[in-house]
Amino acid sequence: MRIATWNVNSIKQRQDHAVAWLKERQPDLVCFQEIKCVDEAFPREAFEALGYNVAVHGQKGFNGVAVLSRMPFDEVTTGLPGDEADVQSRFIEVVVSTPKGALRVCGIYLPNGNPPDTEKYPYKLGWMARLKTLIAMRLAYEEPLVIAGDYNVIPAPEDVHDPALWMGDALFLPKTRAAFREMLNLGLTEAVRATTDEAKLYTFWDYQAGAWQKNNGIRIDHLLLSPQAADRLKGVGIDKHTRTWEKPSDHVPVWADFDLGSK
DNA sequence: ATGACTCAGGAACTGAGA
Repeated sequence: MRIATWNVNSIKQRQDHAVAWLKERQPDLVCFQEIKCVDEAFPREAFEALGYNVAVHGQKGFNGVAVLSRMPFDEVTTGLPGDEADVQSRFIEVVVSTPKGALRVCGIYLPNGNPPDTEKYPYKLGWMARLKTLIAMRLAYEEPLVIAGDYNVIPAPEDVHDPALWMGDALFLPKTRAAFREMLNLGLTEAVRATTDEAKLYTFWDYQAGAWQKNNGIRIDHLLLSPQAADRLKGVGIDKHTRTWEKPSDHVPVWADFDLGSK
């Protein structure tokens, strides 16, 4: 069972890349972020033609998340609970059936939070607190659970090319990293760090200033696993090569394999 | 170096991204 996440930075701009990557990597389930379109505009047919079921939670202009799954959806819910006034489309949760039972996946696009001296940063921290509350509830189910997406969190200094340069950034501030640790401390395992201590593993390179050419990247796209998922983790990958494609997303896919039947 | 790039919206630019 292969589960992936990719911030595509507009699904309309990246449809061909998405199709090419799906054919190549063959994930069973993938979470997309920043689809940047309303539900009706999502090119679902292109993915249904590849055998995927499609669940979309979009909005006009920016944000937006979606899940593609080879398994039919037993449940789909959208929107992160805890703030009725939050209209940004950043959360989708699905349940599918595997040969070894139910699998729950949350696809998230966590707020950026910059600049930190504006209302954007408290929104980010509030969103993280709400996510923590949701995760705590879901962990009580004691089932395989994967929370995958663009966290906009650099967990540690080895996950950024120049930590000093990012010290005051909303992605790397102590409060941001503390809130991320709080989620891990509920009992979650971060898939990449469960399998390697290697530094300079990045998932995002800015379009500007030759960041890709200089390998000035950051690692902000993560898969967090419940104990029941972590105990079945078989491997992890970062598809860095997609960043070399023409007109790429600034993020690359991250995926993890689980012993949940099939693949 | 206050830059650099790419997207959506909507018709010249701004806001957002990270």
